[in-house]
Amino acid sequence: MAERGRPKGANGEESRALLLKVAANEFAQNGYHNTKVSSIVKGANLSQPAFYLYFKNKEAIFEELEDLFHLRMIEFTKKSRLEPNLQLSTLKERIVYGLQNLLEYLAKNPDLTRIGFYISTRAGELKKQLVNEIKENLDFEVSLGYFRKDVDTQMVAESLIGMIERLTFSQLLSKQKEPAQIANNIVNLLLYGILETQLFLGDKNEQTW
Amino acid sequence: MAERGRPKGANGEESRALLLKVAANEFAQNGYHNTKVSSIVKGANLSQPAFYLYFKNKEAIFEELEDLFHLRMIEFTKKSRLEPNLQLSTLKERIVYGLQNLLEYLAKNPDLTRIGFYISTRAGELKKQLVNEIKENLDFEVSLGYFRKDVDTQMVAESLIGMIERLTFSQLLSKQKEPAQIANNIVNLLLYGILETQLFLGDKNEQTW
Amino acid sequence: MAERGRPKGANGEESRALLLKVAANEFAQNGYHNTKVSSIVKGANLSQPAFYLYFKNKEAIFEELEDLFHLRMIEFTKKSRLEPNLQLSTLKERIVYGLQNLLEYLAKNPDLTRIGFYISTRAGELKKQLVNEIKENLDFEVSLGYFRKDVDTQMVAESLIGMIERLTFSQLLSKQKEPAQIANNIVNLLLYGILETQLFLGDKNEQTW
Amino acid sequence: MAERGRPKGANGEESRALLLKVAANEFAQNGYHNTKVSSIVKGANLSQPAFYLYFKNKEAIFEELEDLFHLRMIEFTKKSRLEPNLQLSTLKERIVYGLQNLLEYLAKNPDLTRIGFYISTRAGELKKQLVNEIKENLDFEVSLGYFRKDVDTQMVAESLIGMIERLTFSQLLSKQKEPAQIANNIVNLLLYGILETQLFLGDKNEQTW
DNA sequence: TATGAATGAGGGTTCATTCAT
DNA sequence: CATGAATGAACCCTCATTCAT
Repeated sequence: MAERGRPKGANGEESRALLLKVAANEFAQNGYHNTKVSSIVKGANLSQPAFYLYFKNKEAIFEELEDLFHLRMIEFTKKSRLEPNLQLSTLKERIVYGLQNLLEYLAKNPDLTRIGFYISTRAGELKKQLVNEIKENLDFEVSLGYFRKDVDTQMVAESLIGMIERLTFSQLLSKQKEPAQIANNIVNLLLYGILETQLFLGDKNEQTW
Repeated sequence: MAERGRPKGANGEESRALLLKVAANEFAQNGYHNTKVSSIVKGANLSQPAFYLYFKNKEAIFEELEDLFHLRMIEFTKKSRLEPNLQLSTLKERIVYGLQNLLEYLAKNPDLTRIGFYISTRAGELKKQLVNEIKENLDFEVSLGYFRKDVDTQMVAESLIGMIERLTFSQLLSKQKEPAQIANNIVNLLLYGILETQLFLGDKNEQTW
Repeated sequence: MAERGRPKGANGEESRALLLKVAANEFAQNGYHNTKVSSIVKGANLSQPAFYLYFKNKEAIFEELEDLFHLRMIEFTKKSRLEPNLQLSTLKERIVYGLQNLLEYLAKNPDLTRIGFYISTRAGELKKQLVNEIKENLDFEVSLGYFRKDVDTQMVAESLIGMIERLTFSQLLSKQKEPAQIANNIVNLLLYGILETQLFLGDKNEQTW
Repeated sequence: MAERGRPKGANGEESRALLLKVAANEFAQNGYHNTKVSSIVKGANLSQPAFYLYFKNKEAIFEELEDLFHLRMIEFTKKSRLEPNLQLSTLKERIVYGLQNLLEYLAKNPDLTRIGFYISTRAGELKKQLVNEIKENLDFEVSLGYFRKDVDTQMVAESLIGMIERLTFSQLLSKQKEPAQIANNIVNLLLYGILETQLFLGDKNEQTW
């Protein structure tokens, strides 16, 4: 075992990882400015100078957490692009699947999620990137005939991110709903809308996006 | 003009209002902690003690801004409940109208918006209230036969707030789109979804929310 | 009447007197540093600049109160010197009388008393003066044969002041005892001591001051 | 010496003790409000933040000094209760002894004394406690037959504290008299009073406390 | 790898006092 | 006689960061 006979934290990697974990929690709970280096090290049972052994400064540890989340999010988004020749039934399934995967990651990493989506100053930048990625996916998918050609894919992408963000905090992180449920709800809403079908059928020709 | 030749603070109300305005801008730009009382008063051409003539402390001025936004948002939400006996055409128009009004307020008050939606620690609380209000509206509107009975109104309300929030920052405040456009887009997405109609018609019976 | 039809405080003397009264109370209650000019004027229903119409600054109003007390104390002390050819019975009565007068003044002016005895930085100086005055009285009175020649009049004077000061706060201002009672007690103690007479009689020759 | 060549604060306990010492001096000299944390740390050759390493705030260091004095005073008072079966000669000796001990402590700790007796807002409270303690002692001692049964022990206790307080400042701390002298004087005054014996003998039956 | 001790820099707040009317 | 509005000057305190060991 790593800690056999060693003074506490004698393994640098462990101390570093611990600091990251504690920091993530503190940042997520209290925000950047209300998280003090002193409280991070206290949570990790280390002294303040030890902190600077592993991180250049407070900003650096925060950025490391930001980046971690950032990269994962981009990955998930890239993997969500739909393949050609899907049936409608599998289509929806496929979309839900990608979204559910993402939400499961978020649910498993609530601190990172809060940091990356809410607290980071670069949250806006991240969301913009995700939106771009999704928009490109959508454009491609529209060209595959999955979605209407008259939708503004940019707007849809933004909307999707907005929904994910909101539902993540209100339903997912608060454990009110499961990833699967949320994914399903989002997809249904996005695909079909909420209009009463009767009305819809009578009106369908009039809409212009 | 009233203040021509007047010593800079001869009218207390003006000084107060100016401080509020400058503070809103600073908070919106730099967040709560990076906004210093010293920079607020500098922006208002006043000395630091003058600040404390009008506000108990830094927190108080921030809360005043929060509350301002808070109240307006609740108002807008309450006014958006749909009346009975609307035609489909007017129905959509009516929804867009309410949303557009809201977005126009946000566009005219970008600082307040950024504070109330992003920066305030109470942003989460506000959004929760808005969601509740909207959910109740939706429940009522579903009972009027406007929307499908099988939608989870809570989720729709959350989604709507998420979309508004996101589009406000990425499209509205950055002046990439007009309130009217954004309102239209949101409503279309929400009412009809994005699914290619062909597919939809063939599939409509299978969906389960 | 002074205030008939006049705007509040239109009479400068009244405003001044009111400020003094309020200030005395605040200083007595809270000390010098915890008494703010702002709270004095608030108590007198005046504005801050008005304060400076009547007093050079915060120190000045405090000194005025100090001086008032100072002068009265000196007066009382001077008047307490005993006349020659008193009988023992009248002697004690006479001493009690002077002391009681003083205590009655203190009881009637609790704020001033607290300020002059406790709060004033010049309290030490005042007490020293009182002690000197009393010591001279005692020297004279010893020469009249009223008191033992072997007493250290300086020490007795100091002791007397200490007793007065202490009993004033603990018994007089807290209204636990009347001036007359306190005066009597002090005088008895000072004149006769507390030793059990039996012991005293057997021992009287041994004492050396 | 332990600190030769050592960086100035290598030993935290030393820094803390130094701060306490300097603070005691400053508080005693200038009072609470006129003592700035900045001047305390300057006197200890430390930076301001170092102060907060050892004390929660300015109030805390002051309270620590208050408490120190408080406890010692209570101790001395408790130890001064007279044992049964003392001869008159030893009785007086014994009283003087207790008092002298106390005064010697005060003389050796002039700063603490000034703080605890004069400057502390809790000085009144402390004196009240001391008085109570002494009164109980006196009641007991009266029951042992040492003192007259007709004395008001409360008043005597108050008087004793007043005398001690006064003589401490005017004679002891200013080094005009030694603890022994002062103790003797107080005890003589308290036991025998100052009345000329001739008069006293002729009058003794008339007095009523 | 680790820390006890210390600090530079800066921020929020208060208060006595004054200006202009 | 009176004040609404404003400020200079300080002071307490916090925090990220570093030195010396």
